[in-house]
Amino acid sequence: MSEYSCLVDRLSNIGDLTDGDIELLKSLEKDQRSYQAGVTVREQGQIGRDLYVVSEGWAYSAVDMENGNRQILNIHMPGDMIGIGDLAFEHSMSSVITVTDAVLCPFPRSRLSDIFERSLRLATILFIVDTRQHALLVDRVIAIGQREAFQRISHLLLELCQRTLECTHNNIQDLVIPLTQQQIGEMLGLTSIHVNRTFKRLQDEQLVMVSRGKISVPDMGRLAEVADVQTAFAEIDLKWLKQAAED
Amino acid sequence: MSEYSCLVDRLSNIGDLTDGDIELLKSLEKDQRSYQAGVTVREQGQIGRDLYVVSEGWAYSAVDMENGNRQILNIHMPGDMIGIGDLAFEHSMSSVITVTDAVLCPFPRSRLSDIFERSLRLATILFIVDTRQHALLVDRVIAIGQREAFQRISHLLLELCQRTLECTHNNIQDLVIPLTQQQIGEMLGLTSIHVNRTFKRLQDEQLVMVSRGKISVPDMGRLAEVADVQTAFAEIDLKWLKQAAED
DNA sequence: CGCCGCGTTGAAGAAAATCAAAGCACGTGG
DNA sequence: CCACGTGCTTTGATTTTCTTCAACGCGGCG
Repeated sequence: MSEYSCLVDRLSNIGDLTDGDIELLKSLEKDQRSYQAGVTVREQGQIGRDLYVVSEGWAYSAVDMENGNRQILNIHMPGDMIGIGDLAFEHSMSSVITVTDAVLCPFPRSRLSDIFERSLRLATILFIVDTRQHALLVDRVIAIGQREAFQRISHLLLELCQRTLECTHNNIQDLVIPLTQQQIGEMLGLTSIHVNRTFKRLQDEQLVMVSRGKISVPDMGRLAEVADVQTAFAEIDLKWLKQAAED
Repeated sequence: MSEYSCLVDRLSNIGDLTDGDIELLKSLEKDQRSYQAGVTVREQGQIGRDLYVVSEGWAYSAVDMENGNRQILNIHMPGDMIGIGDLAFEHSMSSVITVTDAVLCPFPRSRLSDIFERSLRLATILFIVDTRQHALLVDRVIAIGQREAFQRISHLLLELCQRTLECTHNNIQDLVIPLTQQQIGEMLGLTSIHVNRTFKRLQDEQLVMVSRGKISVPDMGRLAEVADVQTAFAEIDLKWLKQAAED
């Protein structure tokens, strides 16, 4: 079993994994399923559902409202785990929908209990991953609540670039984001029209390139100046982890 | 040790606690400290800080931005635990400030590791509490991103009433909320002025009473109709809990 | 070809912010 | 007891941001 696993790769950046941990994690990706872009993987309100590991492609979680609007809560990239957040609820709060063609690996909730029992270290690492999801959500609240469109979008693009880099280990400064302007609006509480107009401003200032529907960011540094990030994607406290994860 | 503990009370609603669990929890409230209203308990960016249990009064977590704005992330009520969300980060992301006169009980992070080791059941319950915090934040994103002021405020008032009832076991329909309109604005991404105007509409429709700075909600049911809640403060999946918390 | 999804553009209107000022309860000190 | 300050609420006038509605362009694809 020496195939590459994005999940293992990501989690080993947080803390060292034993061979047993690695086997446990790889077992989560056994059931690989392919989905086309734009497909609903899991419906909001569903009961007794699985979790997923993202192997390839992007997906997102979203809540649909009765007025037809939709709030996208989170983008899922390779190595992310989908569903930890509403694990304790009987009904899923959100739908999961693919952005691009994607490979997702469903696994039952019970598998997670297994992991918690077998490896306290792994449980701690997953807790930290969850904490990070939480931090991203906090950043989103701040962006939507306190900033206007120009900065919201800059901020989001930075987050997505940052996370893409973490997934791919690429250093290319020319990152492509496969979201539509509609979807970006649904993440930030903006109309696609307003997103479009704001993008034009970003293009005028050479901060973002848009061609044939593909968004790319040529210079993250310059974008960061404009976006006045401050919750600066916080670093993990490894000391506490080491201390807590003594098996 | 038979004094009342709001924390024990709240957590025992989620799952049964052993006597040992109860002792562990009560030990968290040993160090009781009194604070006046409006006092900063913990500063944003602080390092190596404690967590807190709220014994009496209300507090909130907030992020201050360099433009002087402030985003309130969460209201903490008696029995709540402050700081689980950014446990894994070295620097605290948010400040903690009292709303009313309050009694908070600080305890070191290491105490939480102790608990995780000694009681898997308690760890699971705390995980569920954290999940619920997460759900509240999701609701906030949806409110801020998708609804306009009138519904945002209705929704927030409902959440606060609901949580107050859970803390106090009162059934009185005439709940008082000790927040200023400024603070409500800071929770919802609105100006205090706009909050005020919206409150007037709510008063005109007899949904909310404001007198001498105290907000009260005479009829939650009627408010709920207006607020079109849908993420209906989701219920906890007890089956999963039972299964996971077999010691 | 014609349709469909997405991006682009304009004009009009609504929601919320900003600026400015006044009122009101409450505490404090003269 | 009254004058005064302070913090919160209330109100009006004005401006900004964002939405809504409507239309058109444009590339891909059956």
